[in-house]
Amino acid sequence: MGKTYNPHEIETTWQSYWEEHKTFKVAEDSNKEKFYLLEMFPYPSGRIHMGHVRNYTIGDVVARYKTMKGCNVLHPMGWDAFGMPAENAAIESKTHPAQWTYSNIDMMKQQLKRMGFSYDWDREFATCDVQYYKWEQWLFLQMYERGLAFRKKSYVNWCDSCRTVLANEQVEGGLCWRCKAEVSQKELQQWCFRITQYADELLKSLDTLSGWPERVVTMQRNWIGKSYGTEIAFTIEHTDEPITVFTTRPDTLYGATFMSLAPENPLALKLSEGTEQAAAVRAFVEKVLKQDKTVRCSDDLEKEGIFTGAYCINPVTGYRMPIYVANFVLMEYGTGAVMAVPAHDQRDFEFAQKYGLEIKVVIQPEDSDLNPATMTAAFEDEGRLVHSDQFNGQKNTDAMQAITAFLAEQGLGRKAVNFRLKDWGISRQRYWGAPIPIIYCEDCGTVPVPAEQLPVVLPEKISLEVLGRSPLADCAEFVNTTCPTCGKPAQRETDTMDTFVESSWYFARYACPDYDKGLLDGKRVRYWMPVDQYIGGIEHAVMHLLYARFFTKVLRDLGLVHVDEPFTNLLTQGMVCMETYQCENCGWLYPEEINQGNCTRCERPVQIGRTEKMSKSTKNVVDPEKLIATYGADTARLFCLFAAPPERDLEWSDKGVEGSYRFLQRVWRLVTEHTALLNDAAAVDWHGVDEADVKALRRKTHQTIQKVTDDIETRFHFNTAISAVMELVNQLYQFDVDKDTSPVRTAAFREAVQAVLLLLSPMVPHICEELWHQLGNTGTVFTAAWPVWESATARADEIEIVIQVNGKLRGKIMVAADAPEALIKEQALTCDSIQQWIAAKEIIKVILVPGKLVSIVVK
RNA sequence: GCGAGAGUGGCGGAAUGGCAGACGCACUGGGUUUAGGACCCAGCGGGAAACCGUGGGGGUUCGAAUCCCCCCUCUCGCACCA
Repeated sequence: MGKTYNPHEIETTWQSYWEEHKTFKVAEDSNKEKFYLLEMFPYPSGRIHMGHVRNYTIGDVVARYKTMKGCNVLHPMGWDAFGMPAENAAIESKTHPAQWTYSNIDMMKQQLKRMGFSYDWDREFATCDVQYYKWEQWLFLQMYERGLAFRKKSYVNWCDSCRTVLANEQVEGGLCWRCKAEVSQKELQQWCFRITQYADELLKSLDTLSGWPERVVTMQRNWIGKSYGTEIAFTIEHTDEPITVFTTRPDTLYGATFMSLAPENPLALKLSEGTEQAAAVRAFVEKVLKQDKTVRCSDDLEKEGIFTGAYCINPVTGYRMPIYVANFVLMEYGTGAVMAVPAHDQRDFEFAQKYGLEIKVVIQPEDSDLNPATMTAAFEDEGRLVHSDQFNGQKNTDAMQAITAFLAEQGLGRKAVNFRLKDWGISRQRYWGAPIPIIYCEDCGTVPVPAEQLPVVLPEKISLEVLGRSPLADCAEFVNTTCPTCGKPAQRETDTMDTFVESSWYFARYACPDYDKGLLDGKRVRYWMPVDQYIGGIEHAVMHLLYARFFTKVLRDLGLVHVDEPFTNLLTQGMVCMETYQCENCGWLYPEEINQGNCTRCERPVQIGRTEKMSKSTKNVVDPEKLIATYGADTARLFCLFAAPPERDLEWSDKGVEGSYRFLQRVWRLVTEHTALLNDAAAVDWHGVDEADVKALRRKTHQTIQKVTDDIETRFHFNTAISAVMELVNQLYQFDVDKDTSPVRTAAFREAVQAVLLLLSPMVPHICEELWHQLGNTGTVFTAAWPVWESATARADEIEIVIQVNGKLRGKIMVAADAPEALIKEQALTCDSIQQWIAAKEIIKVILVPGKLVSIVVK
């Protein structure tokens, strides 16, 4: 009898072994196929949560599997360490963000090590390390030189709770992505990255990302939002100044009867200046700008506007179009001005009705006749042009081209594309981030910090009392400097960079984290990049994943990387959730304790709670620490892999965890109760072995190897891989290994047990490592070769063939695996169990699906 | 509103044109045990049966959870995009 399964002892033993032997350290090796596996690095919030456990377990399985398959696997880990939680926590607990961050890193690193992940810890870095952000500042300067980093004043998203600016990608439904507070618009000077310069390429090369989930590609495509249309200039009456609009419907130009401006459009105030409208327009604009994004963009917000007092002229009809300011016009899309065609745009229609503006039909449907006086809604479908001079009678889809061409000829407009994507505002008015390396000099203006003066180090002594400006602004030693150009006193930029900047290039830095001569070591980067498999949450579909793609293209154009795209394959794993049920009598229940809405214990109806994402904000959180303390890391890993396929949400179940633990004990006993016998097993010649149960076991072993390999390699379906191994283990329990002392019997048993350990080792490495060694193997299971299946052994001699009559299952026969088609058909037709179904009937067709079934069609 | 994905036992989930419900959880019975737990074995969609069953309805096919059309529900993303 072997000793009992003690996960803690085994796990700490092997974790120390791996650490001492630097088992997971990698270096470039041109003789091996490289494989770069990366999971999205964590923010050091304090402790790891179940989402981390799941994400990193999935990654670890792939890393270990690829290593066993002979690849040179890069599997690094680090910390996305700048950011506001550190600053907020520091203010609250009167510590320093750096101290808070680094102590969290220590804590979480211990937790990750306790999970037994196969990271090359020698490559670890935190993005708040000076050596890291120094190169980021250097990159900023390169981008500044090329016009990719620039400063501009504009309306930006402002989160009053975080007291900082947010990029468009960081506003979710009008709320701050981080704190869920309402976002308002504020006019600010800030630094931007010209991501729009790469808009076309970012869109086009989405097509090359065949290893990405379609969902993410679509989200990015929509986010970039390229639309084709026409730019048209309308001259403002009594001036030479034009208002330019972007429209995707140039075919409706003859029906444009007024102009709508976004409240943010500077023309709004300018045009009304000096008119009797001025005060009213100003009041309206102020009212709209004060509204937060949720209110302003809500569905049921009434369309409102105000006349500016000015007119512009429709270039093709000469119509005198009143210029309005309208609350539904967006400054950030197109030009912030819209030509309004009430007959053919529902919003304009409603607006025109409200303010008594003319509705002019210029497109008629084929089957009816629109009358502006009786229309109840805009007509937005296809039709033929009317009231449109030489374009009358054309199909509107053709007229789009024709009118655009006409405008171009007359110098009144041109073909244009418009992107929804906006430049990335990166200034953040907070302390805990990478300083922007810019100096402002009264004489020389904006001066970049010379590269040799980098890094611009964050000052340590700082007051973090935040008042809507960067705390750095109140730190005299930081702000006051001398101009690098003229040497006179000058001031530093005090905003810091968005933390998404750090995560936009960290993946490349892992190739050469120690490199001190530049941002990246070309040689090593060339070996490791791109990331072959990236794994992380879907929540980064347009933020991080878009920025990282942008940076990769910038780095490429700077000659620093050789790839166009950073991540060849992307796996987006689902969230960890917990469904909550409550019985008034028995308290909290698990899903398996409920039968048709009733509590299985007391039969009373239960209250069903929401399925909630496990996060700090909900109370029903499972702490991985406790899970490990109770069952060990292997059980935690196994449960995460077994309960659901990776891309789906994982529903937590305490009972499911127990089941995982039970399976590991079952594996443990299988080996430890037969150690002596297993160690006696010798290599045998399998030729001529014909004991049925031995053959069956070997068949199952090889079938399992094939199934598990396929599930991991092509689909990441670890749940079905595990269930396949469970089946093999069940069969091993049924196998009577002590029936006789035949060497073939023990050899088949050992072969199967070894397969179990090898196949499970990427998923539950500790227990497999321990048992692997108890079987007398040396070295680590991590570097043992992945087992190979023999198709001849996996193939059955006899197979079951299902017989269908008119599509219904009517019988089954056993046939030799290599039986000829005609014989199988004949056996099917003569088989007793189906006679009653085919007798006295005309057989029309007999279909054979090799290895599966015979389908008989009768009449 | 637009786009994407999903809907299968009491529960998590298998099966992607070929035996629906693998594997696990829960449950039931048996074995073992002084007893309980643990463990081992068996059963486990509905129905007495014929049969009926993969959100609902239609279609293609010898054969549909799987493919096509319509509808319903849920989740996610975008959303006054001119």
